[in-house]
Amino acid sequence: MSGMSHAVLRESFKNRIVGGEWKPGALIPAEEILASDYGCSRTTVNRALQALAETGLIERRRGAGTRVKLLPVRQAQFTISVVRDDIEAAGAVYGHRILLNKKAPAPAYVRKRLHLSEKAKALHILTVHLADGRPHAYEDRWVNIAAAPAILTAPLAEISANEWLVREIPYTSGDIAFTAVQVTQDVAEMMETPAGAALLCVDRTTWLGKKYVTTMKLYYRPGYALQTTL
Amino acid sequence: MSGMSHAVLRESFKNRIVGGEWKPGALIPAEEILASDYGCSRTTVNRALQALAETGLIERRRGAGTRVKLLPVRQAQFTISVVRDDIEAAGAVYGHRILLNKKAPAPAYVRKRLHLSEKAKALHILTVHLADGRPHAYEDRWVNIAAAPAILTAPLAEISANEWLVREIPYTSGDIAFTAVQVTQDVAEMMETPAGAALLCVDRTTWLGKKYVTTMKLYYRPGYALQTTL
DNA sequence: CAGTGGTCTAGACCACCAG
DNA sequence: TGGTGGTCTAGACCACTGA
Repeated sequence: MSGMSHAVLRESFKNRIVGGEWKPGALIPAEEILASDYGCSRTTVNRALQALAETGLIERRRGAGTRVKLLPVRQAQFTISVVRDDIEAAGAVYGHRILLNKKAPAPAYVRKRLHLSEKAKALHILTVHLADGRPHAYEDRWVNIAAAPAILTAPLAEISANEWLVREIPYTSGDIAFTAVQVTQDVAEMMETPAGAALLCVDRTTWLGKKYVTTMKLYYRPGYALQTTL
Repeated sequence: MSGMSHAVLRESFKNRIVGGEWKPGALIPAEEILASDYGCSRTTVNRALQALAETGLIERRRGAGTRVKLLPVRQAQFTISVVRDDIEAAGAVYGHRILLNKKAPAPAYVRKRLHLSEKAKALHILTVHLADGRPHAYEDRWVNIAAAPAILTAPLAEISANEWLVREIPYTSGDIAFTAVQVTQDVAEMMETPAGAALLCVDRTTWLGKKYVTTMKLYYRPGYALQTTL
């Protein structure tokens, strides 16, 4: 075969679904049958069907066969990058300004997320990320010093905390949430936006195993859109 | 073997990366070597490594080997469901109210997205989605009548346009974008929110092949968050 | 029970990359 | 040129489903 046949099969199957030949809820022929229809091995058919199942187009159950999903489940996938990459990918020059960098008693929501004790202090860092010198995002971050002690001596003027942490502690797990918030007066000034503007906010907490490293809220400039294709 | 060995391998590889044994940028042993190390076939190792490559943890190149990514690429994945499912999954009772449902000349941005001619009309539908009787989301939708003529006779009082379209024309492709917007006066009234509130907006266009079916803006109630785990 | 998908294996061929 | 990952194959065993 051509060496790309699992991709070819996937396309063909998808077309038979989209084209209405295999209707929602209907059973798809068994792997063995498809294999002989297409003149390839069952392994190849299996691979193509598993890929379609991952995208939510079909549903497979051992013993019960493969069905076209009644309501396809759409998965929107976004690539979360470092802010600098995001800006540079748009062809702008990156810069950042640190507004605050000091140890302070962590507020309740931070203590909860980072699993800190009542009176624990954490490193509070406020940063404005700039694209071509203009504010692009405002970052409000708390770092668990115990989980990343080297942050205290990191050269944050040269490399943003965001990026430093990704480099220093890669391969973390994390929670992420997208919300819309109305800027507060002080953030509006930093971001040079009208008071009351609506900003897209990314709220993220990351950990490595049992070490809860950092939690952050990132407010994007007005009009920023997170886009993808389904 | 246990019958789950590709998942076991994947975990093991991930741990060796997270644990620092395989450092960022470093070359990972070749598939054949790993296969003999773990006492399994190369096919199984290949499957585990391909899965890790998809998650962005490693990078593989024919001829050049497999490396741990210097900066792991994080993929945030959201499941896009019908509004009703969203509400019912949260344990609330779904309802909806149609505010408008009529043919009208499409504005420029709609004509562009649906590939309509200058003077084309399209169906304009405004809906408020309710959770336990309270506004949950406001939907501003335009439907290309040529692409879905049956919409004109759809029982929209019983089934929302959102859901009707998904049922009638499943398996479409689409664009989707998330932004934050400040509510306008009229939307604020419909949503029973204070004027000027920030809302999370989902802006979506869907098509099937060359038939551009519909475009929609969905404004969620204040405080709504789109969440996932990385 | 027969049929289904999930998985693993051993072997093979190829495209690609580096030295 | 030798080693790498990408892919396909044929065969096998198993867990699960439904009649």
